[in-house]
Amino acid sequence: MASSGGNMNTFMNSFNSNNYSFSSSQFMTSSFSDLLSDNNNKNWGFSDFMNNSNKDEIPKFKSFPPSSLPMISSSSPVSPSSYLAFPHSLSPSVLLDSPVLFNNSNTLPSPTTGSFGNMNSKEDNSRTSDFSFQSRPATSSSMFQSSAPRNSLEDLMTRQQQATEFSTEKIDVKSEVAPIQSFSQENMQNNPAPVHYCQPSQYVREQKAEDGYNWRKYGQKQVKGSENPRSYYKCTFPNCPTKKKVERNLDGHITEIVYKGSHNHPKPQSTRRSSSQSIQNLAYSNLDVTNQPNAFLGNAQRDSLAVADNSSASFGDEDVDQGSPISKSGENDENEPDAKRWKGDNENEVISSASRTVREPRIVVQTTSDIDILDDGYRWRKYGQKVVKGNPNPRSYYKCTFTGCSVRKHVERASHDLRAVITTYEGKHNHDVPAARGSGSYAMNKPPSGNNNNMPVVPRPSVLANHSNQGMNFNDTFFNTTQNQPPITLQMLQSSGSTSSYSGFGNSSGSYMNQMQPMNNSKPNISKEEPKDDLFFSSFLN
DNA sequence: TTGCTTTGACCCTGA
DNA sequence: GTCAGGGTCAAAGCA
Repeated sequence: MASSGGNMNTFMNSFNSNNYSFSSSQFMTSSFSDLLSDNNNKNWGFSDFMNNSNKDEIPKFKSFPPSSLPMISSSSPVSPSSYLAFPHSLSPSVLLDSPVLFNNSNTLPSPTTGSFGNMNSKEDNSRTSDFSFQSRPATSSSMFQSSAPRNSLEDLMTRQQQATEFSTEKIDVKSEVAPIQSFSQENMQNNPAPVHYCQPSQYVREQKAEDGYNWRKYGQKQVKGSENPRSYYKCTFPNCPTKKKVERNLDGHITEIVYKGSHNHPKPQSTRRSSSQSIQNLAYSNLDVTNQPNAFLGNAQRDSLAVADNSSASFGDEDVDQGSPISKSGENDENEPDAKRWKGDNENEVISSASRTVREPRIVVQTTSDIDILDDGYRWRKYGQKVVKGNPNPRSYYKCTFTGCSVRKHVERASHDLRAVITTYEGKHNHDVPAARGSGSYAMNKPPSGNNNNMPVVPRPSVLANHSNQGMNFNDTFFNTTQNQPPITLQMLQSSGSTSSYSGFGNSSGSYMNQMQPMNNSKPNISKEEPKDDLFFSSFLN
């Protein structure tokens, strides 16, 4: 991803240099274009967030539907997994270039079309342009390939303005990152349908060409509840499990793109490789950032960042490792019926859009399966979900996928504070942490002494107020609850007084890190007492 | 000939 | 067990 010119340090420094401080809530609850356009609010900080949180006014992110949970309604409380977190194999720098991370992806090319977002000068569009892309393949790449590093807001703004000039179509990215999706929905409601200048077939080919991958259409269906036909595409690369489904309106205008799985191969060589590929590589790959601590993932949030979920390979040539455990996981996934995988736990793809005459296209990157290789290094399979009494937020139930291992965990959002994610483990792993793909990154999760069988018994209700759920909260992604590492509780956060012990971003994020403290301190000390509900658990089994 | 799209039938899953 | 719906297959056609 370095080719895209962005890295965390650079990016964060640029913000610091402009006296910007990150509010994680703002970062995700407002599109990046919001941030950029809001010149009157340059002092973004947690104070803002906290002020907002203390008000009756519900922050935007609260309306974000769960990412990996069925989207009940747009007003449904966020699921713990709906928040953006970094996959263990995804670096912040990667995310900074990611259309998934950047709400305002206007400056970024579409992972599908490689085109750029519309930095529409209109306020509405600017507010709703997160993860939208413009279909302007011919010019997008050159824009994105600007040699100038994207290390300043001015630069970003400039690029957005440039993007506006080339905007012809807007494509919202629907991803498992719930906030994104929610924004997209909001966008579609607020924005008129983009004009589509291409004939359908032309557009398809163009799109295929622009995302760099080769797709073969293998089906088309008229789905119920929508007048728009849905087309199914497979990546033509041998054994590549990646699929996508594209929904178009009667005019041939793409209204929704749903990606499923990740490419297990580098992008096919192209003579006009555009920089957009760097974005797409992010969107479809597990970029090898194995040096990142595993705790980099937010708890139960990795599944919200579907782009890296079951990717079986990263796109750096040296990163392709299909023989890795994760890759095999993906292979196993392939053995599952496609329909099942396609559905997975991403029923949030069912968006209330059928009533719209014209929808803005959405791009949904989905996991290959509901097997989670997420926050704590173990692989989890979601086996149930339930709204438990006393908490309107659905609780995601996960079971360790290791044969014979009965460890379960569930994740839910605190009823009193949607920003707080409660993860509760039950049981003890009878196996080691699965090795990370090709790098042993999971080893970082392992206790120094090795086998976690030597670890204390796991039932370890852990509490995590994970603000990263609201967005790009780099710090919180470190504050992950794992079973191999003592869970980072709010108490710990509060008592730490410093984030130095989780220093991953401490240096680079500057003021942002400092701003963390008020938030942490403000968080209630959530304790989760997990009732032994064996009957309920068993109800999910078999 | 090759690669892709089209399209009806079939399969799978969940209600 | 039945049915509905979504997803996939595969033959046919097209460029």
